[in-house]
Amino acid sequence: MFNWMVEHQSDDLDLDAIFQALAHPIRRAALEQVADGPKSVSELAAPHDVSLAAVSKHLRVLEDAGLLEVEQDGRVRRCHLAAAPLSEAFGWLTRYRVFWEDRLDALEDHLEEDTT
Amino acid sequence: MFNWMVEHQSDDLDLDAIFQALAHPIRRAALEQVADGPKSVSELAAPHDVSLAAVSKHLRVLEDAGLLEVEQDGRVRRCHLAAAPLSEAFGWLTRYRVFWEDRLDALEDHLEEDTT
DNA sequence: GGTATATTAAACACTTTGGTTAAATGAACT
DNA sequence: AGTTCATTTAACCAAAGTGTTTAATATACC
Repeated sequence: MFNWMVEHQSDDLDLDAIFQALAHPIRRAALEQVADGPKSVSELAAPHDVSLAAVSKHLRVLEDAGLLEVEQDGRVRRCHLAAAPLSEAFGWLTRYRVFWEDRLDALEDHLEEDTT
Repeated sequence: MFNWMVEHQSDDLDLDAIFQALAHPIRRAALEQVADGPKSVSELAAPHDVSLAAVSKHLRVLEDAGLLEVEQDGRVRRCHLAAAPLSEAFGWLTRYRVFWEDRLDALEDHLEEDTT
């Protein structure tokens, strides 16, 4: 438990893939889109000004990082969010909490307002 | 305030650079090292099995992402952590909080134990 | 069966990344 | 002034990333 708070063993590969996956706007957008509910590849591609094939590749990157789960539904692929790996990234960032403590505190207050 | 919680305007470039910077183990290690106090380039390079020039480039990536601040001190460059941009990444990830809520709650409990 | 639709695969071009070694810069020491 | 130390720059290379266009594949519809 909290193995991502403990000294880094070899979550390194995961973190590499996760952060790498997050480092492209189309991929972050795709995550935001599926956070709103499952989406087909075409739906995910629609807002972006690149080819369908390009988006397909981005989705593969997300899938490989474990952030996207894909379910075949007829000829459509339903993509849904698998956010668990994000908590690893979140956990890594939390190490640096102390360096922006005030900001984070404000965030938590804000979230509490939202969720209570 | 909370402009990283609001609809994305053009933090995109920042987030690209920040997540990209975090996507390499040497760079994450460097951040961990400077979190412990300022370090020279040589000190940061020491634990890693690559050339000094390679580490120098990694540090440049961190600097460009705003995660590292460098101060010239004689012939030594003192690198210290500038974690503020990490809070942007943190904030982006927080959008997905709901998808791993239980884990995050456990984390917060853990942190409270630590900091009180 | 034949055709449209959804998606991926293949082949290609181009850029970026991450590494190397060797030379350059610039401060510090004697 | 000359040398040593800390670091970056330059030139180079292989591999990975991001995009394209044109197949191919597989399901759905008539």
